[in-house]
Amino acid sequence: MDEKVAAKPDQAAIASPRRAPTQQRSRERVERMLAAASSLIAEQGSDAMRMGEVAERAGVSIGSLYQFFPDKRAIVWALAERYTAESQACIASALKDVSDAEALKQAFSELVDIYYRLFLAEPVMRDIWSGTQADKALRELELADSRANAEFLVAVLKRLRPGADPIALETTAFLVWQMGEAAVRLAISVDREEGDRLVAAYKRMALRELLAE
Amino acid sequence: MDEKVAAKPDQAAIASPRRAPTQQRSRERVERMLAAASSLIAEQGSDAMRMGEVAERAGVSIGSLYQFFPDKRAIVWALAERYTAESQACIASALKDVSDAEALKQAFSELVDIYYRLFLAEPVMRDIWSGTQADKALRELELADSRANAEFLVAVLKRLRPGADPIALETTAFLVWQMGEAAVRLAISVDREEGDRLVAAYKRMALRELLAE
DNA sequence: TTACAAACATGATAAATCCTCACATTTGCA
DNA sequence: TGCAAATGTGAGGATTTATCATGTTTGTAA
Repeated sequence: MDEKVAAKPDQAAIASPRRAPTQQRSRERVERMLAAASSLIAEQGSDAMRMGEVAERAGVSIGSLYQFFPDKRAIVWALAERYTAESQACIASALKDVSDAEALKQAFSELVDIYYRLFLAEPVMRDIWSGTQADKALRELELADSRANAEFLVAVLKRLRPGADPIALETTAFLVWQMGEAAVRLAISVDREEGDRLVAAYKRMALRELLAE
Repeated sequence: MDEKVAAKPDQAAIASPRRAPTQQRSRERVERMLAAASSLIAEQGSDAMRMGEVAERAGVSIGSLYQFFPDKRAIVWALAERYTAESQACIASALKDVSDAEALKQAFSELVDIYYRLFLAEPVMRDIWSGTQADKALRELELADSRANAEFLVAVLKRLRPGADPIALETTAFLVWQMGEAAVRLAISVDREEGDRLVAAYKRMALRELLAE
């Protein structure tokens, strides 16, 4: 009854907990592990994070860490998943009632600002999504997240432009969303002033596209 | 006359050869090392590339590898630098004589296609620029490259829109360029059909912005 | 030609990490 | 109360990067 990594040791794709904590005690310990990892990532980056340090800071043994996480990346992945869940909820509610161009401008602009500020303030998010491209599991999580977010945008666009080709809307929304992530990542990697300009330029560009036709 | 890694052992940023090969023999060996690394990256990705394998495939000892490259990332960096040098030359010549909107449309579209095809065909490029965000030296190289490419675009825009604010043009060009890299990276990570749609959508979006006002 | 310094080459091995595993302890429940 | 399942532990196996003392080759000046 041992759910090993199964058939293909393909690496990279699967990153779910090796074993779900069922007892109260262990659930708390897993929380401590994630908190420890989070603080270490904030301080040094996930690459420099050492499993030994995570265990020590969480007050557990190395073995316990591996009881619940199959490997190091799984810890980062677990943190990433929480962020995506939170942000999806936020985005969904922000776009829920948008039904005209002006409201879209408003809501979109606010969402971008929130995202930008979040990245400026949260070293953990910054670090996690940096590694996105290199780690297959993370890349897939981000793509799935981006598609989900794009769907919210598609719903709005369908209301604003009922006649438009659904596939085109889908493509536009997905692209705009990914561009936004790229724009914010770029913005935080240059100085603040230029970053602000880049984010503003992105907003204009994206809205022009979203409201086009 | 020995350009060591110098002053700050800050890590990450500097990745120049530990020692420049001066003799013919060693220059050839360094080429073999880079070729070996390149083929290994194509096969397995730079993360899975092992220094021992590089040495073996290049027909040199581990020690020789470290004679010319301070660490593993320096090898990847060296390959990346070659690509940027090549592509910059290509871009410069493509944009050199553009002086009206129609020509810009043409040249820009072609450049994006070239870039897209290159990424589809070259696993090494794909892999190298994937790690971009995680590796400080690579990120800086890419930013510098992107700025340089944006400059070519700025030169064109200044011709097309002489009255425009230079800083705004700079921002637009830089953003458009980075969006392009993001768009292509996104396009190659989904199926071909959707990728084509995304690249086409990016072109429209970028050109709309470049020719706006 | 010879001698010598600088460039180059080598690979055993130090050092750093990730992760496993055999065994100990705690918990929930029949 | 007793037992199976869940949980906890940390020494050590395995892998990999990078170093360094030592040996070899090359260019060159006398």
